[in-house]
Amino acid sequence: MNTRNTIQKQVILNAVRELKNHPTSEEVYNYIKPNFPSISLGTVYRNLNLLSDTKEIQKLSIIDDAVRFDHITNEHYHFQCSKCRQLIDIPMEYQSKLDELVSNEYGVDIIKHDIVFTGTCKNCKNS
Amino acid sequence: MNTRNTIQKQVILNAVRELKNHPTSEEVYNYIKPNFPSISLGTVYRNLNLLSDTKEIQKLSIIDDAVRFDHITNEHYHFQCSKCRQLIDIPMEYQSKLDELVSNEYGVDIIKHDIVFTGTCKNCKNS
DNA sequence: TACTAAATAAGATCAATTATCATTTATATT
DNA sequence: AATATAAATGATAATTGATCTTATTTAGTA
Repeated sequence: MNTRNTIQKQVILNAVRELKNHPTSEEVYNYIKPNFPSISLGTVYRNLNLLSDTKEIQKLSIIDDAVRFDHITNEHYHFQCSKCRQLIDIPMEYQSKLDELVSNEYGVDIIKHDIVFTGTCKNCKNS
Repeated sequence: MNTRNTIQKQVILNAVRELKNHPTSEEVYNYIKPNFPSISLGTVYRNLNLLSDTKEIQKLSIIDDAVRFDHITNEHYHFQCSKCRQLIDIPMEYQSKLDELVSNEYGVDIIKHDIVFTGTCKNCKNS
């Protein structure tokens, strides 16, 4: 026995699918609450993380843990190791053509974009 | 008189520059504390935000506010409006060549990358 | 040197998230 | 179908990151 298919989990998964627009945990909770008054906020948090572990939904935080500060102020990208969590600079050329593409395609004004690569760093690869 | 150049502000800016590796607010505080025991954590937070406002340092949070969940689990990008904070999907083709580039250049294993565009959405442009 | 607005230190507060734990329940096994 | 049991729930407490409040101090200037 390992994971169980509870109605809470089903309801939470459905909520994310029905809400569509990248709900926060709180928004998922508020959406469910009227039809399932006994549900607990902790259960929502717990299941959102579980569903994200099993890739049934996607968690968007990009850089996890706390806000970080960079002494380098010009545009550059970042890499975060999924094991040791260290963040390193990727001084790759800024891909301004991506901004043009999105701007033209979606009719929005782009100020900038950020790219965060996720993977395993040199140290963590060899250990 | 508008902004003042306090030693706390100088010490905090130097700390970010000396630490280099994308410190969190807490890490900046701990770095300064031994040589400046009277400094307050609130001062560190306040000045990090001020220094980021004046572009002397860069704040890395990428998606601000709370963690969000996405019912779409395949790779795609996101746009966040800096005014209304709404997050929208950008179903642009996944740029896997970026992964190869970074992987080859930096000797890391890339699992994925995320791109977040920031700018003004259609609605906020016209208002 | 004295004045004044701005910034500080300390601690309270707030919001988001996680942990704890007694109770309930989904599932495997009989 | 009844039972056993590990896993999940609900309720609430605790933690964490960040901001706010207020009396006090201080940088910049007049």
